[in-house]
Amino acid sequence: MSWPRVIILIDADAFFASIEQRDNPEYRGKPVIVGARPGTRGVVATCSYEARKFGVRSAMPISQAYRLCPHGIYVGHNMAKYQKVSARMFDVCHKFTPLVEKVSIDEGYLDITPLPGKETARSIRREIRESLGITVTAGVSYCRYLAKIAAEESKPDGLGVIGPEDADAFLQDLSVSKLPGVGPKTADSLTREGITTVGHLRTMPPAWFQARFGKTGVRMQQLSMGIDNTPVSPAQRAKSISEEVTFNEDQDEQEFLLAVLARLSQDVGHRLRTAGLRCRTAGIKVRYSDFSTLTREKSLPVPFASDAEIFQCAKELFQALPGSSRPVRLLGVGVKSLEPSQTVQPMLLAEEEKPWQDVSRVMDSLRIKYGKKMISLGAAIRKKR
DNA sequence: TCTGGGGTCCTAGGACCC
DNA sequence: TCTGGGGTCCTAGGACCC
Repeated sequence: MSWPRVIILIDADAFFASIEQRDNPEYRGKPVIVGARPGTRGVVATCSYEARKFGVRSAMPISQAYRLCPHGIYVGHNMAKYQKVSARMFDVCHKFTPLVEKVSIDEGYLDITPLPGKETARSIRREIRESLGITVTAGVSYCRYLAKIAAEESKPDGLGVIGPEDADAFLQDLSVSKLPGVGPKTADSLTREGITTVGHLRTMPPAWFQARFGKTGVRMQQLSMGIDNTPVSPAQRAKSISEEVTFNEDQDEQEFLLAVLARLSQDVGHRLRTAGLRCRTAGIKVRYSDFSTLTREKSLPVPFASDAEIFQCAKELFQALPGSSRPVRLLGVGVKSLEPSQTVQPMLLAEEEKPWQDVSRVMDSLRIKYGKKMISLGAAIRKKR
């Protein structure tokens, strides 16, 4: 059987933890947990395979990780460093094809058609290991999701191949929860109908998929049959930008919460402008002590990008919420409906926005030069109690 | 024992328009 | 007595992914 396409998924093994082990020889062979500090409300970002032996996993609350592995080495993350390693990893990928799609800091798809999959993957793995000192696992297949699953089955430091002739047999006993788009809720719902394997799933009639899961169902059926025509498409523009923070203790003081919204608005605004974008919609996210979460958003007729305007929206939305004294666990600010800033004609800008544009521009240059704590909106500054 | 932060996509109802 | 129909925008929430 021929390969319609040759797709490789490259996935770095325990990325952040491996980099820390590479840079700190005393960490090697030991359980390293990268993420929040124990005693905080954070979670594990990544942990070394040594830590996984104790049951520690990504996204696990750090308090739970600490209970499972109290003698582990807990380190805060150094994103700037990881970004640099990531960039070099993708540089290696680009030597083999321009069709590289980065899906996260440590993972990307390559369409290397018509090169030989296994040999190419082997070369990429070797080059990354030799030049960066970290290992990656590769999955090779004729479509994206099977390349992904092939890699998952081969971690760590492995190379998995699923050819067109292997797909049917491979999918027969595969758990439905391994299919992309089938998360805990969907898997539960399928299990309640007695469907746990892809082999069983694909005996269901097309109308059932559509009726049961809508658009997602149609995709699910395709995947169950080994069909995935999603192309590997390099660099797409961001559709939203957001920042959020979880407090170590719930907060109910309005002045403090508004100051946090101002700070988040500035951080979002700064990212928006440095990306050369404007937005038409700004919103907030509020999570209360009981973990219930609200989102509110607001669209304006004219695109905007200043910190002050983003904050103005955030503040209005926040103050319009019911139950203003409920203790808050998390606050977030985000923007969407993004467009390049040069497409907006200056004449269309509201008169009152122009001064804010200048203020934002000056603030951005100061922040780039001296760091983000250098300057901020008055509303973001609050005296320590 | 609790549950981060940054995203994407889908759904669904109401407004509004032709 | 019966209340169109389709398209798009806006908003809120939820599932999912890394």
